[in-house]
Amino acid sequence: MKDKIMKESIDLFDSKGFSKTTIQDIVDNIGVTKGTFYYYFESKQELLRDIHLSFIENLLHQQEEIINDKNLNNKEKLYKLVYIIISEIKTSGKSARVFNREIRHLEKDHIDNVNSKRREFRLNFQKVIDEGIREGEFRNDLRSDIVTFAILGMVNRSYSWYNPDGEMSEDEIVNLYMELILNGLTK
Amino acid sequence: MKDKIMKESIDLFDSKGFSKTTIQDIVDNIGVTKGTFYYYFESKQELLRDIHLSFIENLLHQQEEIINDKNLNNKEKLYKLVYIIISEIKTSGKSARVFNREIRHLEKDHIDNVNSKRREFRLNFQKVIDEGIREGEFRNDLRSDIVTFAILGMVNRSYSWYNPDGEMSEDEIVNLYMELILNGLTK
Amino acid sequence: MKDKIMKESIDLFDSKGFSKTTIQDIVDNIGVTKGTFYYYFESKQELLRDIHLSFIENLLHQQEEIINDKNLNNKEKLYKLVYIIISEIKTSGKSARVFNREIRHLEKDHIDNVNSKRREFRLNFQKVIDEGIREGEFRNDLRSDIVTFAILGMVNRSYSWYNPDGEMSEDEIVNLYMELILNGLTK
Amino acid sequence: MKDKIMKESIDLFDSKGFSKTTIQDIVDNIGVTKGTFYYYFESKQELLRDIHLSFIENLLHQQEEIINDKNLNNKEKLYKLVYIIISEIKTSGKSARVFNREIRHLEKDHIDNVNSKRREFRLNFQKVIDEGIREGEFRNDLRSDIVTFAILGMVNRSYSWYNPDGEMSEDEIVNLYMELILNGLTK
DNA sequence: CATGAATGAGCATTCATTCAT
DNA sequence: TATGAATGAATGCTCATTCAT
Repeated sequence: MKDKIMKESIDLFDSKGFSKTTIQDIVDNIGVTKGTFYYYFESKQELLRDIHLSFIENLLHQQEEIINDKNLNNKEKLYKLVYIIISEIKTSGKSARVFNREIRHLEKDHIDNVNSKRREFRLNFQKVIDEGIREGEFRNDLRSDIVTFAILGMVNRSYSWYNPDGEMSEDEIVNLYMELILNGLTK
Repeated sequence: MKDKIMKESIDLFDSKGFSKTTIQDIVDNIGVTKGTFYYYFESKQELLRDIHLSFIENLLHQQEEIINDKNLNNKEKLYKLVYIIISEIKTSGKSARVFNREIRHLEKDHIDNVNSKRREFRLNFQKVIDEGIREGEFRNDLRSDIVTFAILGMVNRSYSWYNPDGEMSEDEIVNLYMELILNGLTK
Repeated sequence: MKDKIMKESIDLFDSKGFSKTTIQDIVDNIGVTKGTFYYYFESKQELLRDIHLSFIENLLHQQEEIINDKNLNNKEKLYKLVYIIISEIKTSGKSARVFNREIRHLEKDHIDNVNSKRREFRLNFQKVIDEGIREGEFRNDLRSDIVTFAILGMVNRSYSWYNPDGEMSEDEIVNLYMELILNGLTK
Repeated sequence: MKDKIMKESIDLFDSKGFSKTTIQDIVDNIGVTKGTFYYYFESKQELLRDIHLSFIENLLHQQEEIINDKNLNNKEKLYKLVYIIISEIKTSGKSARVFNREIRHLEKDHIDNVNSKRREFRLNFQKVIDEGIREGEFRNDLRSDIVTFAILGMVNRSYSWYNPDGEMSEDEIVNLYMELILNGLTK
């Protein structure tokens, strides 16, 4: 039931937004009553936090595997890090959109854990950049923190326009991003 | 008074978010009453739309000047297009954040004009990329529409972390972005 | 201007009802501003009272002429009394509807005069019935007060269905009413 | 609780009128909170519609029994049809007043069903008149639709002056009405 | 005469949350 | 586990009215 509620909530948060979605909406779509919701969640905030945590924790697990893979150089790691974001958008577009859009509606008491994991996700990214600079794979004249913000901004934002059922496959998207990131636009 | 209300609203939408900001909050901070608000705006939605329109129209005007400047090649134009976004974040960070975050709270009846102008803004960007490809300034093996989404995602997102009072100037940011966009990360 | 306001108000009260009609509606339709309204009327209540007074006073004047006409017997007077009501509905249907419908929205401070004139109107009617009974024109086994209520209920209510542009003329309506009132339905 | 709310609302709509009665008034008089009201009714409009429906449906049921009674001729039916209106005013005067006065406050989305039933009520009335004409009980030189409007106007309007605790019983009222309707005022 | 800005009290409605059963 | 009735605080919005100009 808890999963059912989360799944339905993601659907509704995606289509109507967090603040326009009522607990009533959620339970109506499942066919239960509000009491049931409050048996599984203490509050709407807790639900939103759980959705965020579940999403970011999944990403972190995938990240870890890549980062710890000794067979990959940093360019390859970077490729794979980008890949998991796009892949997640493809397979769980709704979750990805909720994750990216509704973060602001998480309030004080429920945001700490989420924020620290988002931060961790970003720093993992940056670590690969730093490592690549040290290894001579990447140029060393650009601040890695800003580069990380730049790449994440670019890639994450795909949730807003990328249509998995459209003409571009996830591979094509990732390849284009990597070309741009690694070699730039100049002819 | 209308301007005063808009200014105060932007402040509050930035700090508390659109849905958590009440009309009462807004007028209390100005020292007038709710009636006054509704004398100048028909609804909270209209206010949000006006904020969006005012922001995007300003950007469009700046874009036009750059695009029509015959003395600039496309690399230079691209540079300047990126610059106005960062510059706007620096001088009107609150507006920029509201513009980027609260778009989802604009509902059916008030979104049309805003959406078409946002689209126009993006297509102007793409036009420069296309032109640069045609002129041989940019490589021709990357889809310009996706490249545009990529660059805009990267640059726009700066609102979320760029602190104008911090150690990096807007020039430095833009230069870093342009290096990455034009030449890439590879050593 | 005062007349213009009253005329427009009657239109709006007729179509939207008193409580749903705002002062703004009224002045918008005339092309002036609210200040103008309050220059001519102290309040919405006063406006409503003036509309009522003007309507009932007009009826009372017509009544008087008939009642004082020494050439008419009481059947003829009754006929004419009914006639003026229908005639008023025909020529000033909107006023008649407002007069009959919105009386309840007249509050304490503005109702006295109106009520006493409505009462006078009814009692004038009853006087003719009484006189007719005394003169032997009408049967004497029916209470004249209730008969008056009955006739007035029947005739006044015409405002709700009588369409002056329809197939029945006012004469035909009045004749039918008088037949019913005087001779009844029995074959 | 729903019944309690309806009952209290009828009281208040009768004494203060629909538009002057607030939801707060209603719930205060019952000793619950506004939330409770909206648990049972979607809107003030829905409440008003339910009040109307409940009143008219009750009348329709009573009508049906009379109309289908094969032991009654049309004069007798007419008598009984008038009787139920007066009887309803006597036992449920408040409902009757609300029903007759506040119909105009029912708006578009909530009026359809009510209007069609009011119409049905009137047409049932007319059917008896028509039948009586065909059977030779009533004269055939008066339009039955107008006669119906006339009788209903006369009888319904009793809500505005008939005091059930006064000197006249409902039988006396109905008898007077029937005398007038059937035999007229002429001596 | 007329305007337009401002008021303030009020109102219907919403909705997350509680809790006895 | 789940329900359904009830809460209460909040919220966007309305509108008759005032008043300085």
